[in-house]
Amino acid sequence: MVDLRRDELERRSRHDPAAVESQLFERWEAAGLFRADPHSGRPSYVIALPPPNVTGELHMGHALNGSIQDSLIRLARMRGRETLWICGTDHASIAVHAVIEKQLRAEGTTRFEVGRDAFIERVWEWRSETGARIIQQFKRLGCALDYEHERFTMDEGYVQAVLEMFVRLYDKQLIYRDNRIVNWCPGCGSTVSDLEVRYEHAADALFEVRYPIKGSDEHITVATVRPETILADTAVAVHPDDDRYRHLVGGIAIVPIVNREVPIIADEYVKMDFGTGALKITPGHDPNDFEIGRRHGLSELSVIGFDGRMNDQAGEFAGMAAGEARQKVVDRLFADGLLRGEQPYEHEVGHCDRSGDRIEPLISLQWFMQMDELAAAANAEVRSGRVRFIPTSQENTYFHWMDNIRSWCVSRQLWWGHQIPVWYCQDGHSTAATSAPAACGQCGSTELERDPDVLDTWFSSALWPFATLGWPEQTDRLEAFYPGNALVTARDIINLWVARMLMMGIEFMGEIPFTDVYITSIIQAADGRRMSKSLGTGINPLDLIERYGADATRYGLLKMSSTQDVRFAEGMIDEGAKLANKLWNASRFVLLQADASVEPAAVAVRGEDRWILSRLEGTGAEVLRLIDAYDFAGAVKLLYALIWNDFCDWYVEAAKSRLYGDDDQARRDVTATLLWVLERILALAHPLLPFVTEEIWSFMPGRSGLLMASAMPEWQAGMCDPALEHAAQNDMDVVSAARRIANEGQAPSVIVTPDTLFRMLLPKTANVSLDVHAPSASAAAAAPDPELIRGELADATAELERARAKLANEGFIARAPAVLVEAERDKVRRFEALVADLTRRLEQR
RNA sequence: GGGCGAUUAGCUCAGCGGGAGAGCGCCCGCUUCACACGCGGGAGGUCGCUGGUUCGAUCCCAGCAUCGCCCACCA
Repeated sequence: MVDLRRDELERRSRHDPAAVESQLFERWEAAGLFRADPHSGRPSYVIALPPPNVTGELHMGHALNGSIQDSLIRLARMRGRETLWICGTDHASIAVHAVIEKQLRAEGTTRFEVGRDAFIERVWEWRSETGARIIQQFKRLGCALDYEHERFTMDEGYVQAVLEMFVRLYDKQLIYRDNRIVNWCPGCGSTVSDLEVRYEHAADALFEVRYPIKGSDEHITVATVRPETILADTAVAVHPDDDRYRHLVGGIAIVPIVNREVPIIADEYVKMDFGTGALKITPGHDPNDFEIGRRHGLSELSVIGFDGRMNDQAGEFAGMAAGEARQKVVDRLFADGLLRGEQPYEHEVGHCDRSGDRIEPLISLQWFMQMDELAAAANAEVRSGRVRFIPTSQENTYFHWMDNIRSWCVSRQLWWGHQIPVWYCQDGHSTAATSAPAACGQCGSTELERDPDVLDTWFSSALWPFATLGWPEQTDRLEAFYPGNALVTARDIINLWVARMLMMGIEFMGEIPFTDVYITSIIQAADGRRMSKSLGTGINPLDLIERYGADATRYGLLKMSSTQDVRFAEGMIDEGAKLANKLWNASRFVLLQADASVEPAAVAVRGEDRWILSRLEGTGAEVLRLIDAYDFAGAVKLLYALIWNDFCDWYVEAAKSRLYGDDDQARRDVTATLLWVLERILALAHPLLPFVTEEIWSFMPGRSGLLMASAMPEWQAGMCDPALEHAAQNDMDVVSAARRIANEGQAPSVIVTPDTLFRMLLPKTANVSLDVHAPSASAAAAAPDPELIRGELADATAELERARAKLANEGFIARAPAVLVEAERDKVRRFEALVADLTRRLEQR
């Protein structure tokens, strides 16, 4: 059995992720390691996965999030926490709705033709396919999610939670219905929230239009980019301090074309230095004008309908698209001699984030949520530091939004989503309830009709951290796993999602849902553009996993996640693949050297042993510190240096002289240390590179069980470091201590020294030799055949020459840790002795 | 308009007060018994620009330029 595994090790000279990763994942799953036990009594560590939309494939952002969260989760588990990573997907109301509507259009039909029930049924089919695919992709990445409790924001229990939340907020009068101006997307046929409006540059024209003054020959000239809304004007406004117009305030202006008499009002909103200083007020079609209108009690007229076309109120323009009407209105103004000027005007215009259509601000009867009290409570938690953003600078985004928060329009004229739990009777009374009420709460009428609208997707997302645990039921899981610890997401949904989870967590659970909000980088395409499917700049993480392996993909993504925007660099994934292979092969070497009777142990007999142990402990402590500080790029970089440079380049190479030497005890000692170091490296690397480490672990002699379930070792930074020890004993700093050791002429086996320290010590160590691969002295000496001796001698002489060439190269010596240079001196001496011995034997023959 | 961030080797990025670095790419040499996804050697940077602070600045401060992202109700 053991021999079979040796054979396997010898055979597999290359790490092949595709051949092992899926089996390893199955072993973790079979061992139940993704589950969390609410009754274990151990302190918990909980992260809720930002639920991906069931719109399609996993993208690079998900893969990055997944890599980060999985590292945190695995580390927490190894540290003994009861660890839960909440798993699930989001119904993504408007986004999925748009996908299905597009499909229907392609089939030559519409949702209205197929009907609500058939439409919803179709969405569920879509969701069962995509949802499963997305979860499968997380598995390929190695994510230790709690797959058994996968949730969906539209599953039965979740729907109840959403309705419960709505009704409670309704009862507190934080949710109310009102006729207000909203962002209307004609393409979606629905309202969208402020955060779903994207501003795009538009080259329009700014028109100056003369409004006659009643009872006067005067005119007042306003500037507008939307002449078609003139038809809905209900006032003209000027600044109260504007001397040019002061005499007109209180007068009546006559709206062109419709000849409506409207008041001239004074409002401080108007900028005196913009346009003409006079502003036409159209409460029905402009959010600012709406506010001004409400302040002054103006009537609210609408001339543009929900279809984006001019309505019956628009007279001769009725039926035209707004853009078409604009030109016609301008023509008419020109004909009437009321168009005073026109100039090119560039500005930002709101477009729907989903459909790309131009947003039409319209007055509409919608459900709103009062946000200011909720926001104040959430802000207090961030201001006090109980909730912290990493990096801190991202708090600006949060506060900027929260400090200026406005009511949230939560109703959407869509079918896919949580239908608003409000029933209306014939008299228009509203009754909110978590299930269909028998009668109107006010008049007792039994003829009730449910509000057809659904809720904004983010309404349900806001409850994710506790609705997934069973809320509003008081479940064991809710008790054990709320509040959670960290939230990992990108900054584009800080306000859409993070802020709202904080508010709802406080409101419904009385406690913040997490303390750490880690804002990840956003990975751009290699050319610097945004990575998106529509631009064709997206890269499927699954392709990377297939080509490089999951460890490599995770490594690369973590390494890229340093600044807030980073360009995708496939080279970093490749680096990860090479590191995994390097670790595999170094491990293979160590394991194949290992005698079954040798136990891993830190046997610090020589300088290089002390050196590697020190590097290991110091790096281990630092890597964990960096992960705890959410510096994954830094952690991965250090791990790379530890594995490749310290362990493989130096220690394994230095160990060879003992492994291939005559001294049996020395061989056993160094093997024990190699195993010890390897084992600890595997544990350290596991949260970051779970697959390859678990695979190697399965070959460790005398280690049963899974690495994933093993304990993370304690790390003792400073172990085996004479400089540190000296510094501690003599109460001095490390650099001074190291300098003193060197000055005293001792072997400067300085361990955790920075590079500068090595340089400082170089003059004392530059004249020594380096390790070379000496042939076994005993083997050569025992060889009776002169030809064999001649061959060995030739090899040995060549090696010696190479060694001397290296020694002549200062650059090479500068790169070698001083301690290793020093420690290898005697070895080279032995090597020279070997050449002399072989020469003598040859002469004797 | 406001906020955040970036500008360091051909490329992607670390470094952030005294030595300019990594990976990839490039050049030279190696089928050295863990690894050619490797080993050894090497070329290649006035650290965006201008000032300031400092004994000393890629690193701190100010301004400018270019790029990116987020937020934003001047018609």
